[in-house]
Amino acid sequence: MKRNTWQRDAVRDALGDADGFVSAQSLHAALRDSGSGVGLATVYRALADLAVEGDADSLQQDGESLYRACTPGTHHHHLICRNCGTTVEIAADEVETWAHAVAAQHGFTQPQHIVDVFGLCPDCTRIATAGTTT
Amino acid sequence: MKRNTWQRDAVRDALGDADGFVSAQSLHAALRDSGSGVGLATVYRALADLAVEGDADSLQQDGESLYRACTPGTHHHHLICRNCGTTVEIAADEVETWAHAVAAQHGFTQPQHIVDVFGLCPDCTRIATAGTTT
DNA sequence: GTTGAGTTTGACAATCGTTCTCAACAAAGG
DNA sequence: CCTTTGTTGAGAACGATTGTCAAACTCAAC
Repeated sequence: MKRNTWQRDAVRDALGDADGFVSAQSLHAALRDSGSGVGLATVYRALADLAVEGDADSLQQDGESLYRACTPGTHHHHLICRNCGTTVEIAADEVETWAHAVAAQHGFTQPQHIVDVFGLCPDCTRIATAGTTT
Repeated sequence: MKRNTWQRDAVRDALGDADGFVSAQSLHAALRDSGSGVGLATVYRALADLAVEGDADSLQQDGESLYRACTPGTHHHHLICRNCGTTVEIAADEVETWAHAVAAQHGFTQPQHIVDVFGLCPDCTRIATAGTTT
Protein backbone atom coordinates (compact mmCIF):
# COMPACT_ATOMS: atom_id res chain seq x y z
CA MET A 1 0.00 0.00 0.00
CA LYS A 2 1.18 3.51 -0.81
CA ARG A 3 0.56 6.19 1.76
CA ASN A 4 0.13 9.87 1.28
CA THR A 5 2.42 11.84 3.54
CA TRP A 6 2.95 15.55 3.76
CA GLN A 7 6.65 14.93 3.36
CA ARG A 8 6.21 13.44 -0.06
CA ASP A 9 3.97 16.33 -1.05
CA ALA A 10 6.53 18.79 0.23
CA VAL A 11 9.20 17.22 -1.94
CA ARG A 12 6.88 17.23 -4.93
CA ASP A 13 6.07 20.90 -4.36
CA ALA A 14 9.67 21.90 -3.85
CA LEU A 15 10.60 20.10 -7.03
CA GLY A 16 7.87 21.94 -8.86
CA ASP A 17 9.07 25.27 -7.55
CA ALA A 18 12.64 24.66 -8.59
CA ASP A 19 13.60 26.21 -11.90
CA GLY A 20 15.83 23.70 -13.56
CA PHE A 21 17.37 20.46 -12.49
CA VAL A 22 18.21 20.24 -8.83
CA SER A 23 20.15 17.75 -6.81
CA ALA A 24 18.57 15.84 -3.97
CA GLN A 25 20.88 17.63 -1.59
CA SER A 26 19.92 21.12 -2.67
CA LEU A 27 16.28 20.18 -2.64
CA HIS A 28 16.71 19.00 0.90
CA ALA A 29 18.38 22.28 1.79
CA ALA A 30 15.56 24.22 0.16
CA LEU A 31 13.01 22.25 2.12
CA ARG A 32 14.83 22.86 5.35
CA ASP A 33 14.92 26.57 4.51
CA SER A 34 11.20 26.71 3.95
CA GLY A 35 10.68 25.27 7.39
CA SER A 36 9.83 21.69 6.44
CA GLY A 37 12.02 19.49 8.55
CA VAL A 38 12.13 16.70 6.04
CA GLY A 39 14.92 14.20 6.40
CA LEU A 40 17.52 13.75 3.73
CA ALA A 41 16.79 10.08 3.30
CA THR A 42 13.15 10.89 2.80
CA VAL A 43 13.98 13.35 0.06
CA TYR A 44 16.00 10.69 -1.71
CA ARG A 45 13.19 8.20 -1.37
CA ALA A 46 10.56 10.64 -2.54
CA LEU A 47 12.62 11.66 -5.55
CA ALA A 48 13.25 8.07 -6.52
CA ASP A 49 9.52 7.41 -6.27
CA LEU A 50 8.66 10.44 -8.33
CA ALA A 51 11.12 9.37 -10.98
CA VAL A 52 9.66 5.89 -11.12
CA GLU A 53 6.10 7.18 -11.28
CA GLY A 54 7.06 9.45 -14.16
CA ASP A 55 6.41 12.68 -12.30
CA ALA A 56 10.05 13.63 -12.39
CA ASP A 57 12.92 13.38 -14.82
CA SER A 58 16.35 12.53 -13.64
CA LEU A 59 19.75 12.83 -15.19
CA GLN A 60 23.21 12.27 -13.90
CA GLN A 61 25.72 15.04 -14.06
CA ASP A 62 29.25 14.69 -12.80
CA GLY A 63 28.49 12.24 -10.07
CA GLU A 64 25.14 13.19 -8.75
CA SER A 65 21.57 12.70 -9.79
CA LEU A 66 19.60 15.78 -10.73
CA TYR A 67 15.84 15.82 -10.72
CA ARG A 68 13.21 17.98 -12.28
CA ALA A 69 9.43 17.98 -12.23
CA CYS A 70 8.00 17.17 -15.62
CA THR A 71 4.67 16.75 -17.27
CA PRO A 72 3.83 13.16 -16.47
CA GLY A 73 3.24 10.64 -19.20
CA THR A 74 5.07 12.47 -21.93
CA HIS A 75 8.40 11.37 -23.16
CA HIS A 76 10.63 14.31 -23.90
CA HIS A 77 14.15 15.61 -23.64
CA HIS A 78 15.85 18.68 -22.30
CA LEU A 79 17.81 21.65 -23.40
CA ILE A 80 19.81 22.80 -20.43
CA CYS A 81 21.88 25.91 -19.91
CA ARG A 82 25.18 24.75 -18.57
CA ASN A 83 25.73 28.07 -16.88
CA CYS A 84 22.50 29.07 -15.17
CA GLY A 85 20.65 25.77 -15.30
CA THR A 86 17.61 27.01 -17.18
CA THR A 87 15.83 24.07 -18.72
CA VAL A 88 13.57 23.82 -21.73
CA GLU A 89 11.54 20.72 -22.44
CA ILE A 90 11.75 19.64 -26.03
CA ALA A 91 9.64 17.10 -27.80
CA ALA A 92 11.93 15.07 -29.95
CA ASP A 93 10.00 12.90 -32.33
CA GLU A 94 12.81 13.10 -34.79
CA VAL A 95 15.26 11.67 -32.33
CA GLU A 96 12.83 9.01 -31.18
CA THR A 97 12.53 7.86 -34.75
CA TRP A 98 16.25 8.00 -35.26
CA ALA A 99 16.98 6.02 -32.11
CA HIS A 100 14.56 3.30 -33.07
CA ALA A 101 15.92 3.17 -36.60
CA VAL A 102 19.53 2.93 -35.47
CA ALA A 103 18.70 0.26 -32.93
CA ALA A 104 16.77 -1.79 -35.47
CA GLN A 105 19.57 -1.37 -37.98
CA HIS A 106 21.93 -3.19 -35.66
CA GLY A 107 19.40 -5.76 -34.55
CA PHE A 108 18.96 -4.14 -31.17
CA THR A 109 15.56 -4.22 -29.55
CA GLN A 110 13.84 -2.34 -26.73
CA PRO A 111 15.70 0.86 -27.37
CA GLN A 112 15.83 3.39 -24.60
CA HIS A 113 17.83 6.51 -25.05
CA ILE A 114 19.49 9.22 -23.11
CA VAL A 115 19.36 12.47 -25.02
CA ASP A 116 20.14 15.78 -23.44
CA VAL A 117 21.49 18.92 -24.98
CA PHE A 118 23.59 21.28 -22.95
CA GLY A 119 24.39 24.77 -24.12
CA LEU A 120 24.33 28.40 -23.16
CA CYS A 121 20.97 30.08 -22.95
CA PRO A 122 20.49 33.46 -24.69
CA ASP A 123 21.23 35.43 -21.54
CA CYS A 124 24.37 33.55 -20.65
CA THR A 125 25.50 33.67 -24.25
CA ARG A 126 25.26 37.43 -24.18
CA ILE A 127 27.22 37.63 -20.96
CA ALA A 128 29.84 35.18 -22.12
CA THR A 129 30.26 36.97 -25.41
CA ALA A 130 30.60 40.33 -23.69
CA GLY A 131 33.26 38.90 -21.45
CA THR A 132 35.19 37.23 -24.26
CA THR A 133 35.21 40.24 -26.53
CA THR A 134 37.92 42.11 -24.69
CA MET B 1 55.31 18.83 -19.75
CA LYS B 2 53.56 15.49 -20.27
CA ARG B 3 55.48 12.36 -19.54
CA ASN B 4 55.13 8.93 -20.97
CA THR B 5 54.85 6.27 -18.32
CA TRP B 6 54.27 2.56 -18.66
CA GLN B 7 51.36 2.88 -16.27
CA ARG B 8 49.48 5.17 -18.58
CA ASP B 9 50.17 2.84 -21.49
CA ALA B 10 48.97 -0.09 -19.44
CA VAL B 11 45.70 1.67 -18.75
CA ARG B 12 45.32 2.60 -22.39
CA ASP B 13 45.97 -1.00 -23.43
CA ALA B 14 43.63 -2.46 -20.87
CA LEU B 15 40.93 -0.07 -22.01
CA GLY B 16 41.52 -1.12 -25.58
CA ASP B 17 41.24 -4.79 -24.66
CA ALA B 18 37.99 -4.31 -22.80
CA ASP B 19 34.91 -5.12 -24.82
CA GLY B 20 32.39 -2.52 -23.84
CA PHE B 21 32.30 0.20 -21.27
CA VAL B 22 34.20 -0.54 -18.09
CA SER B 23 34.37 1.19 -14.77
CA ALA B 24 37.62 2.55 -13.42
CA GLN B 25 37.41 0.03 -10.63
CA SER B 26 37.06 -3.01 -12.86
CA LEU B 27 39.80 -1.72 -15.11
CA HIS B 28 42.01 -1.45 -12.06
CA ALA B 29 41.11 -4.99 -11.10
CA ALA B 30 41.88 -6.23 -14.61
CA LEU B 31 45.25 -4.51 -14.53
CA ARG B 32 46.07 -6.04 -11.20
CA ASP B 33 45.10 -9.43 -12.61
CA SER B 34 47.42 -9.07 -15.55
CA GLY B 35 50.28 -8.40 -13.18
CA SER B 36 50.56 -4.67 -13.57
CA GLY B 37 50.60 -3.23 -10.09
CA VAL B 38 49.04 0.03 -11.09
CA GLY B 39 47.49 2.08 -8.35
CA LEU B 40 43.83 2.89 -8.30
CA ALA B 41 44.37 6.61 -8.20
CA THR B 42 46.62 6.32 -11.23
CA VAL B 43 43.94 4.48 -13.16
CA TYR B 44 41.50 7.27 -12.38
CA ARG B 45 43.98 9.89 -13.46
CA ALA B 46 44.91 8.05 -16.64
CA LEU B 47 41.28 7.57 -17.58
CA ALA B 48 40.49 11.21 -16.98
CA ASP B 49 43.42 12.16 -19.18
CA LEU B 50 42.36 9.79 -21.93
CA ALA B 51 38.86 11.19 -21.83
CA VAL B 52 40.17 14.74 -22.08
CA GLU B 53 42.50 13.89 -24.94
CA GLY B 54 39.64 12.26 -26.81
CA ASP B 55 41.10 8.77 -26.73
CA ALA B 56 38.30 7.53 -24.53
CA ASP B 57 34.61 8.06 -24.21
CA SER B 58 32.97 8.23 -20.85
CA LEU B 59 29.43 7.97 -19.68
CA GLN B 60 27.83 7.84 -16.29
CA GLN B 61 25.64 4.97 -15.33
CA ASP B 62 23.98 4.65 -11.98
CA GLY B 63 26.65 6.35 -9.95
CA GLU B 64 29.89 5.48 -11.58
CA SER B 65 31.78 6.59 -14.66
CA LEU B 66 32.29 4.07 -17.40
CA TYR B 67 35.01 4.41 -19.97
CA ARG B 68 35.69 2.97 -23.35
CA ALA B 69 38.46 3.34 -25.89
CA CYS B 70 37.30 5.10 -29.02
CA THR B 71 38.66 6.26 -32.31
CA PRO B 72 40.19 9.61 -31.43
CA GLY B 73 39.06 12.77 -33.12
CA THR B 74 35.70 11.55 -34.26
CA HIS B 75 32.53 12.59 -32.58
CA HIS B 76 30.11 9.71 -32.32
CA HIS B 77 27.59 8.06 -30.11
CA HIS B 78 26.96 4.59 -28.81
CA LEU B 79 24.48 1.81 -29.02
CA ILE B 80 24.91 -0.24 -25.92
CA CYS B 81 23.45 -3.59 -24.99
CA ARG B 82 22.06 -3.19 -21.52
CA ASN B 83 22.48 -6.87 -20.87
CA CYS B 84 25.90 -7.93 -22.13
CA GLY B 85 27.50 -4.52 -22.59
CA THR B 86 28.31 -4.88 -26.26
CA THR B 87 28.87 -1.48 -27.75
CA VAL B 88 28.50 -0.22 -31.29
CA GLU B 89 29.82 3.13 -32.35
CA ILE B 90 27.35 5.06 -34.42
CA ALA B 91 27.94 8.18 -36.43
CA ALA B 92 24.99 10.43 -35.85
CA ASP B 93 25.01 13.30 -38.25
CA GLU B 94 21.27 13.44 -38.09
CA VAL B 95 21.31 13.95 -34.37
CA GLU B 96 24.13 16.45 -34.56
CA THR B 97 22.07 18.50 -36.92
CA TRP B 98 18.97 18.14 -34.80
CA ALA B 99 20.79 19.15 -31.63
CA HIS B 100 22.19 22.26 -33.25
CA ALA B 101 18.83 23.17 -34.74
CA VAL B 102 16.99 22.74 -31.45
CA ALA B 103 19.59 24.74 -29.58
CA ALA B 104 19.49 27.54 -32.13
CA GLN B 105 15.72 27.52 -32.08
CA HIS B 106 15.75 28.46 -28.43
CA GLY B 107 18.64 30.87 -28.71
CA PHE B 108 21.06 28.50 -27.08
CA THR B 109 24.65 28.47 -28.23
CA GLN B 110 27.59 26.11 -27.94
CA PRO B 111 25.45 23.01 -27.93
CA GLN B 112 26.96 19.85 -26.58
CA HIS B 113 24.87 16.77 -26.31
CA ILE B 114 24.68 13.50 -24.53
CA VAL B 115 23.16 10.89 -26.77
CA ASP B 116 23.34 7.22 -25.99
CA VAL B 117 21.01 4.45 -26.95
CA PHE B 118 20.60 1.44 -24.73
CA GLY B 119 18.89 -1.69 -25.91
CA LEU B 120 19.22 -5.42 -26.23
CA CYS B 121 21.65 -6.72 -28.82
CA PRO B 122 20.51 -9.45 -31.22
CA ASP B 123 21.90 -12.24 -29.06
CA CYS B 124 20.40 -11.00 -25.83
CA THR B 125 17.12 -10.32 -27.60
CA ARG B 126 16.97 -13.93 -28.70
CA ILE B 127 17.69 -15.17 -25.22
CA ALA B 128 15.22 -12.79 -23.63
CA THR B 129 12.53 -13.71 -26.11
CA ALA B 130 13.12 -17.40 -25.59
CA GLY B 131 12.79 -16.90 -21.87
CA THR B 132 9.65 -14.80 -22.13
CA THR B 133 7.87 -17.06 -24.56
CA THR B 134 6.85 -19.65 -22.01
C1' DG C 1 76.60 7.83 -18.37
C1' DT C 2 75.26 11.17 -14.91
C1' DT C 3 72.81 14.77 -13.01
C1' DG C 4 69.05 17.69 -12.02
C1' DA C 5 64.39 19.30 -12.26
C1' DG C 6 59.92 18.48 -12.17
C1' DT C 7 56.15 15.30 -13.18
C1' DT C 8 53.93 11.03 -11.88
C1' DT C 9 53.05 7.43 -8.85
C1' DG C 10 50.83 5.00 -5.04
C1' DA C 11 49.06 4.08 -0.40
C1' DC C 12 45.91 5.99 2.38
C1' DA C 13 42.92 9.44 4.20
C1' DA C 14 39.33 12.49 3.19
C1' DT C 15 35.22 13.73 0.79
C1' DC C 16 30.87 13.45 -1.14
C1' DG C 17 26.57 11.50 -2.67
C1' DT C 18 23.64 7.87 -1.71
C1' DT C 19 21.69 3.87 0.69
C1' DC C 20 20.85 1.09 4.83
C1' DT C 21 19.23 0.31 9.60
C1' DC C 22 15.91 0.32 12.91
C1' DA C 23 13.09 2.22 16.46
C1' DA C 24 9.39 5.52 16.66
C1' DC C 25 5.58 7.28 14.13
C1' DA C 26 1.45 8.11 11.50
C1' DA C 27 -2.04 6.97 7.77
C1' DA C 28 -5.86 4.01 6.32
C1' DG C 29 -9.22 0.69 7.39
C1' DG C 30 -12.05 -1.89 10.54
C1' DC D 1 -10.31 3.89 19.03
C1' DC D 2 -7.19 0.32 17.65
C1' DT D 3 -4.50 -2.35 14.79
C1' DT D 4 -1.77 -2.90 10.94
C1' DT D 5 1.79 -1.69 8.21
C1' DG D 6 4.13 1.50 5.25
C1' DT D 7 6.95 5.76 6.26
C1' DT D 8 10.08 8.72 8.58
C1' DG D 9 14.48 10.37 10.32
C1' DA D 10 19.15 10.41 12.54
C1' DG D 11 23.11 8.57 11.90
C1' DA D 12 26.02 4.83 10.43
C1' DA D 13 27.57 2.47 6.52
C1' DC D 14 28.98 2.29 1.93
C1' DG D 15 31.10 2.95 -2.54
C1' DA D 16 33.14 5.82 -5.92
C1' DT D 17 36.20 9.41 -6.53
C1' DT D 18 39.67 12.89 -5.31
C1' DG D 19 43.34 14.96 -2.47
C1' DT D 20 47.86 14.47 -0.06
C1' DC D 21 52.66 14.02 -0.04
C1' DA D 22 56.97 11.62 0.05
C1' DA D 23 59.38 8.64 -3.00
C1' DA D 24 60.22 7.04 -7.66
C1' DC D 25 60.74 7.89 -12.13
C1' DT D 26 61.09 10.34 -16.86
C1' DC D 27 63.15 13.45 -19.76
C1' DA D 28 66.53 16.48 -21.30
C1' DA D 29 70.77 18.57 -20.76
C1' DC D 30 75.47 18.12 -19.74
